[in-house]
Amino acid sequence: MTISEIAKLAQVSIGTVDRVLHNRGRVAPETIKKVMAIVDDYGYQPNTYARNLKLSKQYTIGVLLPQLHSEFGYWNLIYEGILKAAKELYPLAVRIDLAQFDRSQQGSLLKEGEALLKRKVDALLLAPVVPGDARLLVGKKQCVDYVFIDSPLPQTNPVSTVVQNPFRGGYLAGRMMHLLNPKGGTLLTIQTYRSAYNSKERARGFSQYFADKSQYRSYELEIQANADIGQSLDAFYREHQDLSGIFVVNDAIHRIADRVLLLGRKSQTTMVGYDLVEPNRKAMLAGSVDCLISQRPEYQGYTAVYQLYRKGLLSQEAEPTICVPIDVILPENLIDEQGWCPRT
Amino acid sequence: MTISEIAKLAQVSIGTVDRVLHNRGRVAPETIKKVMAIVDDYGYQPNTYARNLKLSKQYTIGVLLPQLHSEFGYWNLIYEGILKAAKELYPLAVRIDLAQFDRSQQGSLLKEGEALLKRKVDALLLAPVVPGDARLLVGKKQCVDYVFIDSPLPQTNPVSTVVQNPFRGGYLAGRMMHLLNPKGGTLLTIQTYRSAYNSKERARGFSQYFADKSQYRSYELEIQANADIGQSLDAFYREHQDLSGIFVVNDAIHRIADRVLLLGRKSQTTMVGYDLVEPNRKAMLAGSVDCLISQRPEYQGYTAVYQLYRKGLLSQEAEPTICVPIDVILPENLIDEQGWCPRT
DNA sequence: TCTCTATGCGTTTACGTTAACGCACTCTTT
DNA sequence: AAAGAGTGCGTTAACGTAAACGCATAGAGA
Repeated sequence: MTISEIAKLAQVSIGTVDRVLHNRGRVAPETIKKVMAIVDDYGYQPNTYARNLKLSKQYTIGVLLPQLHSEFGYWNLIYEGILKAAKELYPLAVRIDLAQFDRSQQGSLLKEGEALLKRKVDALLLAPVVPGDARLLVGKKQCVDYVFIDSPLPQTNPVSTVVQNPFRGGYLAGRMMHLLNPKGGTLLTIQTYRSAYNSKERARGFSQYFADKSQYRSYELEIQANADIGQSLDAFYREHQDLSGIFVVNDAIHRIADRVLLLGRKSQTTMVGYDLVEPNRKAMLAGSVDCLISQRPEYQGYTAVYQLYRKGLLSQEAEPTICVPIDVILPENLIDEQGWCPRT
Repeated sequence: MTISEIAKLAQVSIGTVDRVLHNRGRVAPETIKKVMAIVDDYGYQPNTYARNLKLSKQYTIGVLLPQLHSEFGYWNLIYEGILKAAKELYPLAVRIDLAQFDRSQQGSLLKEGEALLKRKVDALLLAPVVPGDARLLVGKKQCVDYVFIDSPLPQTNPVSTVVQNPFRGGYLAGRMMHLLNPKGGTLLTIQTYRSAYNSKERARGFSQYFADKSQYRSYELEIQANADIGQSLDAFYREHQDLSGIFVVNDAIHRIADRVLLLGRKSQTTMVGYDLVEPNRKAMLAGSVDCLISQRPEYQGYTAVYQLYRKGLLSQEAEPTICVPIDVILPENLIDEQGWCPRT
């Protein structure tokens, strides 16, 4: 079905059909009915190639993430997925415009986001890790289509939200802790200030897992990013001689693991954490980290770009929520230089 | 850069540029040089939308899989991924043409494959589970681009191969068995006749994991598809009172698990198997299966379609091998009705 | 000398969609 | 009554590529 076939069937010109299809007015109501009947009957779908050729527009996706090299490269993993998608979609006129913000600074997200909008992006891909700022940004009336990545932002209207269920991630982390450290004892959950929502939910899931397991006692510790971890950790070990497992709710686990190693406590402590950033990979290879939960950051970035592309250039409807599977990473399935491929 | 800009720069017509670009001859060698210099200098990339509009061709991918409803729906999971990709790519003129073969019947793959080729598909997506047939098929000179899925086929030249490393999968299964059943004892690996390559590698990886663990003793059992599992299993239990774990190298684990349950042996036996087909999901929910390794069949199908699409319609080069991550599935991260999404 | 063929190259059409433009007509407003 | 605004609709020119077509010119064979 093409527009001219419809025109022929409806005995009008293609211009009229076009006006009907795009609600551009200046068409008699009766004609609209006639045309729409045919469109519906024959199930007309516009030809994507012809449409995009004619429009010949670049589709620029503004990407708004925390500093790529902050947080041990976590955001850079996301960005790698974004770049992979962008490379694949290059011939389809999709472009990326990156802006980075300082997540520790109120207003930085908003400022960079506004700058992006001024640069006339067609869509926005952002990590709403500063909820107040993000809400102001997407609330602006000149704001384009947007997707969220890494965490959701309730009471907004994104094209799609690409996230992992942090509660279930924490719960699974609990299960792995249980498997790796079946004897019981004291467990410590360590949070840092960051990404409040995800962190809290993970901690909640973890403690939920142990709620009915009386051989474990659970403690929580909040640590400032720059604080001296060693001292408070040492103090905790002295107070709780039976500390047998530490769960860190984010990618900072390798830093804790280093300390545990220095304090000579590794052999008594099972270490479970989050995210396969490079320092964590190294720590796992070195044996100071036992298990990681991955939220597939590359996949998140990759998928988010495709969602916007499908909405913007193919006019397909996006999935409102895409939940990333929760991966368990042990030394045995740690990706190596050859990736997951068979060794030849 | 467009073809007419090149023409202007080279002071020739667009027809000449086109002839150069497509090696259609009838161009003076000197002119060819002049045009190619400009093409290289400015890095001309044809406009995908214009090209495909002009060609206005349907790109049909022939899909050649074992009966979708054989093997407890495993192939249907793959097909679901294929359909998802096809749906997304529908506006980009990608179509699917499915053919199913009987993997237990020599020649069936070849026959169905030839029928597909006769139906003028532009590419082939196949599971080379009958290596002899598959080799004959892709060796035919009228054969189009093809990708393999599920298992590789050496000494052929596919656009891409989408697989999981079975050895490492088996190895990881070993690790999970070790975690879930740390006390040691007798382990049994069960194979059936199917998918020889994957099965054997998985069994090899599993036994490799336990190679240096003296508290375990490993046995292997080969079972015919239609054989009475119960009897041989019962016999094995009588002979090995300390049987503490069973690893089934494929999706048939729920059938073994049912038997174990019937024999009243579940409490002494940890069950590890493969693939999240529906009966296995049920078995895990019921507690008769403890751990599954997933090879992400939907993802395999989905990815394979995209590889062909990128090669055929975007002329991008495909990745020769795509290795699917090895997923660990425990009751705690078993996907439920809400998928992985937060419960609201 | 007169076809015939081959070569090099420009012209043109088509793909399907979009949207500007313009024509003919009607209804207001002054 | 003349000017202006609004309505319904057809026409047409792009967008960039692919490929058929056709026009010169040159050299070969009759």
